[in-house]
Amino acid sequence: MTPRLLTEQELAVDPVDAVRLLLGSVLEADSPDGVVGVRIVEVEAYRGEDDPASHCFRGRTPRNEVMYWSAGHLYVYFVYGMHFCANVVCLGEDRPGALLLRAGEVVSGVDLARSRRPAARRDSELANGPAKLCDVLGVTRTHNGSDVTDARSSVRLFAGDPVAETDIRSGPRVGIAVAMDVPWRFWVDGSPAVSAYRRGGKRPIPAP
DNA sequence: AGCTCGATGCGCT
DNA sequence: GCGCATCGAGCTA
Repeated sequence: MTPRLLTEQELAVDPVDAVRLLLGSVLEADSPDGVVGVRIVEVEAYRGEDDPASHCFRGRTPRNEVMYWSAGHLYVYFVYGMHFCANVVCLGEDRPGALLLRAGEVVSGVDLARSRRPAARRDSELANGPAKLCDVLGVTRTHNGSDVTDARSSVRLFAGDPVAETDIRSGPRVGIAVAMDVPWRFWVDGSPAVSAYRRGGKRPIPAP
């Protein structure tokens, strides 16, 4: 069985519906040093301009431009002055939506991945967070706008064995202070590479 | 195993 | 200016 790329058509759906396609899929990235592949085990849905947690909530800007492109493009953004996070664009067009790739298991190029993340004490910690995932793959701002459905692209997304519905769990998104009522973080139950869940909001609000 | 904090760039008010 | 879709070191147990 030869791996096949996911298609724009498959991804051009509501991000919540695309979760079952993304969980279990394999993102592969080339570099001069070699190839690393990661099996996605955790994602978060961001649902366009109606979602207060989405980068598109206040409309189109140079930064979120790629989220308005067609499905299958990679939206990479820079956070906290030192990290990158990657999203796969869904829907596209007038209703920008995306799935943030939050965690995965390294399935190829493990040695290269280890060299890129020496802090990881176990292989399951190589990509157990959105910025770590970008680190092991070598994904940076230069990959913003890449088409992961194109075999010629340096970053490609392959269909994986479907994860059983009963193995998909959901909960509130991480690091978000709004829309806590929607459980749009999804993960593969039992994967050791699911990111650490940080409970409780931020620090307690000081009394007036 | 859990929390706190600092590092650091940049998009937006 | 403020506040992040974060990570890792350093601490308390």
